[in-house]
Formats: sequence, C-alpha cells, structure tokens
Amino acid sequence: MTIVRVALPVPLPQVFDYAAADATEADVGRCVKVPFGRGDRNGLIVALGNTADVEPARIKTVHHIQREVPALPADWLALVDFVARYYHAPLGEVVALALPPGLRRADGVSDADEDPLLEIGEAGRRALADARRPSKALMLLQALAAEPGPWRRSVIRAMAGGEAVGDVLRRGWLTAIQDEGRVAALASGAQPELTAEQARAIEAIVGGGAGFRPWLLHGVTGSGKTEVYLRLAAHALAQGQQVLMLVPEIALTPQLEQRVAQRFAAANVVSLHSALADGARSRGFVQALTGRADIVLGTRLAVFAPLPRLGLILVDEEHDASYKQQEGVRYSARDVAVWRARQRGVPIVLGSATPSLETWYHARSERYALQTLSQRAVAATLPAVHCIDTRRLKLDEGLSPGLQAAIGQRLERGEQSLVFLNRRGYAPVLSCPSCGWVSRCPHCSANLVVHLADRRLRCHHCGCDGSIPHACPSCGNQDIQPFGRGTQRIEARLAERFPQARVLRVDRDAARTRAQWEKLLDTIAAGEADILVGTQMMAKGHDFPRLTLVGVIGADASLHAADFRAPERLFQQLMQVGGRAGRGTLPGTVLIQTEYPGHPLYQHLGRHDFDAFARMALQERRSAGFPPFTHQAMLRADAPALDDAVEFLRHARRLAEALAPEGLRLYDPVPMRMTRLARRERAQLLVEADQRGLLQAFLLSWIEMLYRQRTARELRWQIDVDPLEV
DNA sequence: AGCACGCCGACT
DNA sequence: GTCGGCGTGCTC
Repeated sequence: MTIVRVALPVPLPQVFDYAAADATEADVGRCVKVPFGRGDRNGLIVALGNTADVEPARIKTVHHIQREVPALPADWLALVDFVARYYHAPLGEVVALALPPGLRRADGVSDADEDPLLEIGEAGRRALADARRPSKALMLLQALAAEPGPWRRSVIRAMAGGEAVGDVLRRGWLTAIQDEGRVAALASGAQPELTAEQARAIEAIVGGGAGFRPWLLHGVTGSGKTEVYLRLAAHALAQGQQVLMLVPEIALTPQLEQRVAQRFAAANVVSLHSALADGARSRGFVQALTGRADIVLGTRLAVFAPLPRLGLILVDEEHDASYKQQEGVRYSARDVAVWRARQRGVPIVLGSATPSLETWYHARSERYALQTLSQRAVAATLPAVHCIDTRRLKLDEGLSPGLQAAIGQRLERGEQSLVFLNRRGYAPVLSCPSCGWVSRCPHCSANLVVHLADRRLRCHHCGCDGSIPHACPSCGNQDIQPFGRGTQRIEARLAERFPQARVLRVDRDAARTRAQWEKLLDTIAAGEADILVGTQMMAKGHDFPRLTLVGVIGADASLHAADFRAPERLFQQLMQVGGRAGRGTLPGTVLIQTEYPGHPLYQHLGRHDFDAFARMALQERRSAGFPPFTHQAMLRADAPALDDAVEFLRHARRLAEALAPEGLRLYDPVPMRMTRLARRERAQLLVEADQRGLLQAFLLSWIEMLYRQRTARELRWQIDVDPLEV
C-alpha cells in the first residue's frame, strides 16, 4: 500500500498518513485534499511511505492530488522542514505560512481539454502579440494561469508539463522569448559610477565564487549599498541565475522596488509581500517556482519563494527587527536566508549601516566575510553630530533653544529640518493632577495615548479607543491634562513657534495607507514642507536633498530600558535617522537633546563609530552572558488570569528540570514586561545554553512533552527561538 | 485550531 | 421534558 505523509495546517506537531494507491515520488511536494476529522482539509504531501505509523484501520484515502500545478521541489520541502524543526513549529503551519493561500488548495479543476489560446480569447491573443517586452508577455501568461477562469487549467497544465511555458512557446505564440529576456536583462543602461570602495566590494564578493559564502556589507548611510546589490544581481542574472532580495518592509521601500525594476527593465522582477492580493502572490510564487522570475524582491515571507536557478541572496537592512515574525511561527527571515544560502550553496550578502550584533560578531569572528563602505556616495561627508545638554536648559514643549535656533536657520536658508521623536500621538497619557487618575487601557497594561488630531484616547497595543473625557472620570476635576509629548504635540508647538513654516507630521497615523505615505514623500521631495516631525518611519532609506538638520528628542528613554537590546536599537535608529541629514550637496547636522551628553553611546554616534559602539555593546553582552554569546528560547504562556499562565510555566519548568542537560539554564517564570495585552495576561520562561545544539536537543524533547500536557482551554503557549524581546 | 461528545441549568 | 452552556478529547 502506498502511503503519503501529509502536512496539514493544524497546530499539531505531526504529519498525517493517508492511503493513495496511485501516488508516486513525483507527488511529493504536491497539494492534496484529504478527509480530516469531520470534514476535508487541504495539505501538502511531504513524503511517501510503505507503512503507516498508525494502525491500518485508521488510515483514510486521499480525495485528490493536485497535479496541475508543479510540485514543490525537494529543496523547498527541506527548507520548510528546517524552519519547522528549528523554530519548533508544526510543519503544516510552516507550509501554510510559506505557500500563498491560492496554492495551498487541491480542489479538482475540471477535466476539459480546451485550447488555451481559444480560451484566452481575441483580447488575450492581441495582448500577447502586442506585449513589447518578452517578460511582459510571460508575465501575462503566468497571470492567466493564476487567475480563475475557464482557460486557467489549460495554461497551468502547460506549465506543469515540465517545460513550463515551453508548451506555449512551441505552439508558436511567442518565440525565443526566454533568450531575448535574458539578453535584455544584462543590458543595463546608464549606470552610476562606482566609488572605489563599491568597486572593491563587488570585486571581492563576485571573486568569492559561486559557492556558499556569507558576507556582511557594512556601509555607512548613503554609501551606496543598493548599487552594490544591483551590480551583484546583474552579475548573477548574467549567469542565468535567480536573485532573492529581502527588504524589511516593502511598503516603505517603493523606491527600491522601482529602482530594481528600472535597472533590470527586461528581467522579470517579482515582488512578494503580505499586502499583495491572493492572485498576485500566487502568480509571483509560481513564477519563482517555474524559474520565470529573475529577481524576487520581497519582505520576510519571500524567503520561502522556491527558486530553481537561485544564485544569490541579498538581505537589505539585515538588522531590521521586522525580519523576525513576532507571532505564529516566529522565524527570522534573515537567519532562514543564511541557512538557505548554505543549503543551496550560494553566496548571501547581509547589508546594513548598523549590523545586528549577532551578524557583527560573526563577521568579527570571521565566520562571515566583511566588506566595508566607509565613504558616502551621495554626499561629501557624514553629518556632524552634536549633543545638546538639556540638564540646565528650560525646554519649550520639549524643544531646546538650540534646536529651535537651528531650525530657524534652516528656514532662513530654505532648507528642511526633521524633528525625530519615536512616539506617536499628542501625549502618551491623559492624567488628573488632583486625584492621580491616568488614562489606562482597559485591556492592556498600557496607557491610552491622547490623539488630539482626531480627539480620541487610543491604545497603541490593542487598538481600542474612546473619546477624550472633558473631566476626570474618577473625581470630576475639569482640569485634566495630557502628560508627555508625542509627534502631534511637537507638530503643534512648531507650527506655533514658526508660523511661516510648513510643518508636516510623518508617522503611522499620517501615513496609514501606502497612498498617503507616498503623497507625504512627494510633498517632502517637492520641497513643500519645511519642518518634518517624524517617528522611525522617517529613519528608513530615503533621500531628501534639502534636508540638512535632524533634531532628536526623547532618545534618553531608551538609554536605560530594561531590554538588553535597547541600546543596540537606539544606536541603529539614531544612526539611520541621522543619516537622513545632508544627503545632497548641502552638509548635514544632527542635534541630539539629552541629559547624558557624555554617554558612550552618544559619543560613539557622534564619531560615526559603529565599530567602537559594537565593541562596547558586545563586551557588555559577553560579561552579562547575553546573545550572541548564549542561545535563548522563550516559552510564553497567556491566559485570562495571570496565575494560570505562570502556573503552566512553573509546571513546564518542573518538566524541564527532569530532562535538562548539563549546561542548560532555566530561569523562573515571570510576567512579561507588558503583562496584559488585549485582555490576556502573559508570562514567560527563558531557557538558555551556550551551544545551539544543546538548546535545540533539549527543546525537542521538552516541547514534545508540553504537547502531551492537558492544559486548560483558555491557556495558550508558544515557543520563541532566538527571541528578540526578552 | 475545529468540531464533536457529554453532562448540568432555564425555557416551551 | 429540551436547548444550550463550554470542559475534554481527537483528528491519519
């Protein structure tokens, strides 16, 4: 009897065996529809077997194997299997995360054998004939294959036939498209001149050969890392290879998307991210899978794009926290990308102006090769960084006289200023000075933030909101006040202080949609704003030539935060946002308001000395026994009552003690820093070891045990390997 | 996660 | 006498 092992999207740590009389090795990697429990489920065949793990009577038979879509290749299955094992997530859940929803189904398509051309119709035929660029015609075909419609099946079948669109090509609709496409991809137009450092980095990485080799491309802001990526990509394309390029947030990097598409006008550049509609995501995935896509550009989920001709992986802003998924399967796309590069034997380039300390440590210990770009390509010099000592200053709504004067100067010169404050809203809390009432979120252990712009009190964690009360809800006092400062308040004060200036706020509230965000960018680029007030959204890689001043307020708060990664994040953020200043021909200045002007972090920042900062931070990590010198996993539990969550973790700890090997450190269960979130109380238990293998072996048996525990319905638990927030 | 089965309160 | 509350257990 032929047994297929099926990964199903259920939170269970196993695969399920089904009988499939006609299944062959070629069906591994295909979707199946199977009976499961009462109803039916779609899953993925991950292996074949002769005997089942369970008694034969329990084995059911598959309904349908989806053979019209190409099977996922073995290396892709190995990839999701690795992610499932490393992050201790059910394989079916990893598959569900990695496969676009439209390709997760095996719902039988009709068996009619239509001629795709006829079904595409006259309009489609004309579109094919008219498609000026070969890749556009290919994309159209792929689109037709991914959209529902009567011709869908035929096109899919043509693609699944091994030669993919080759069938279509042979019928004479489009000839020699592929070759044309490849040749055109190489002909890149007016390219910017390389700096000596860029040229050296490219030469080194290309010269490093085709095999697995991890590179850290450490380049200061504005040093032209993107140009290096593009040249490396061009080189890979010239070899007939595919390139995978990961970016932190595609919504914030339309410029990059555009730049890549422009540079490789004739190549098929596919973008993959979660904001994409189902059809488009499936289409992109299939193009990657069939080898039609030349460049896959996307956010963390793009790391799962199957790439038969993969030749190079690029990870831009590798330090960015958004590479780590913070719910469900908590994978790090950057780390998975490195594994994948090793698996496929291809080079990977991790780029950043402020590498994560993990990556930096790898580069220091020569596990990663390092290339440094220390010169700016976009401007003559890095901005001058100064601290404004606010200890003895009288601040005007948080703004020092020095910063105000500097903004005034920029106004006179017709230059732009940016005030950076990583706090949205008008004020972080509304409070009653008479009785001490504060605006607490009813569902979270957080304060409701005052949003004066739309007159709401809003929780930034669960999203709940209410109107702003006119009097204290507790004592009736009419004189309740917003305490602290957010971007809206700074915006209001600056508008008052500089009535002639056009003040523009750039935060998640002002740029809720991509269209709004792009409009803001246009306004800034067109010089129609004088003073910008922005959160970390403004820190990302955009060039505003007339922006010459960056003022930082409220940075000290992160200086003494409990999280051991807080200094690293602060340094990264300040370096990034500071890098916005003086990217054109005008020199830039960064002014940091602080009560700790002598703090080493600010000192290193002032000298643009990432190396010194990293050396200091790594030394602290080493002596405190933090990553990257140890490896961590966090077991988190949440329940309506904190005691239940903590009690579960205590139980888990007792289980762990029994199997913990020598060298494994188990900590006490503690409530999370933000204990209550959306009406659930959360606690966590940290597990640590100096060797990754030791930790992994322990987690395997521990989690197996945890799955076997009977827990209350309302209790949830999950494991986070390499957690970012401790 | 779903979705059943199963055993105790307020309704036609 | 039943509709339905959500506790417990299973899914190849």
